[in-house]
Amino acid sequence: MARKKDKLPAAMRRDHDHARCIEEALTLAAELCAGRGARLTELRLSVLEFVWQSHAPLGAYAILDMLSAEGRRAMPPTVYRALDFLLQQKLIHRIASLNAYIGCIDPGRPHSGQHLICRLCGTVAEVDEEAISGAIAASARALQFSVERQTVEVTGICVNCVPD
Amino acid sequence: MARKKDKLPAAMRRDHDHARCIEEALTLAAELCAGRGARLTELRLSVLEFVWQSHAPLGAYAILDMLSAEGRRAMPPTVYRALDFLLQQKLIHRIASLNAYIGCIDPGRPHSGQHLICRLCGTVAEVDEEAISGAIAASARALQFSVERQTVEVTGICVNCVPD
DNA sequence: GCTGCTTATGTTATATTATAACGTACCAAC
DNA sequence: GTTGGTACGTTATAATATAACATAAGCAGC
Repeated sequence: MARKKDKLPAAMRRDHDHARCIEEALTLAAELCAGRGARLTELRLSVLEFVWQSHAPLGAYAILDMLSAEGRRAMPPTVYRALDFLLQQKLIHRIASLNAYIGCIDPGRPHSGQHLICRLCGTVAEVDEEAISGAIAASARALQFSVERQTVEVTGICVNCVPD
Repeated sequence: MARKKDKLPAAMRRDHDHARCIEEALTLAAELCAGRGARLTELRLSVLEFVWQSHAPLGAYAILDMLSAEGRRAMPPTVYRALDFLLQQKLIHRIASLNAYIGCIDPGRPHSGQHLICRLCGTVAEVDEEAISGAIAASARALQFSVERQTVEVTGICVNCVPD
């Protein structure tokens, strides 16, 4: 039997090179912002880096604590403004059911990501399935509903947290 | 051209008999709770009725104000406990992206409803499309992710809020 | 280099949503 | 009428988010 985990997204592979995830995300963010004329300031970059420190979403106040730990004076609006910028640039997603924020795995391409949230380890894997977004779009169309944003958050147990 | 709105869910038909929505919801809730041995107390029933007063979701503190307006002494835990009960009984849904609560249109049948949220009028229509939940289930299965809960919230503009 | 404009950040205060912890009342079973 | 469980009351506080205004940093045009 083949090792099924080979095809899993990085978030769900405990052995993946996460330093590489971070590096790629930050590099890509810098490129995208430069191309858009958006200013990825030191603060915003720091926040993005914190968000990327794991594949579990981070709350605004956790980010605030991390900034404080780094010695930067920070209050809630500072964090929320940085998060707003990153959300606008589609560099992060907000996980509504957790009031928390996570790095977007594919910020260059427009997409309406779906998120699988492990209730046990907190890991969130982002997927982008046309079958899901298409089914939602079709259902909305039938009701003459004009879609602007899709929020799909699936809670459950990831492959690493169930007995093999 | 046929009147397309005929097939829309009640929430999206401004001319529907909403008193009937409320009455049916409350009657069904009473039956379900009786059958389950769950106590639908006066407080819980009041909260359910408030939630059903429109097809727009209601925040916990709005409910609190309504209880106060009725002369009942109430504090946040009172409301949240009633909401917890109604959620457990699947009589209402929580709309995570709005931190608000809305009546479930089909509490008798197990389902993972999807919600279409109009950004302009606030109306939320619940649908239950096998195509959507099935696509989510299939995607999760491919990642060996065990689904416990699906949150699908689609934000946009409903048919009543766009020019014809 | 200045000026003036725009954007970003700092700062104070407060709003909004939700829960912890403990006490009291009701109610049904024995 | 006691016991035990469930619901509700009450006080306090936690957690998340924003309003409003002040200051600073970057930058374009001169």
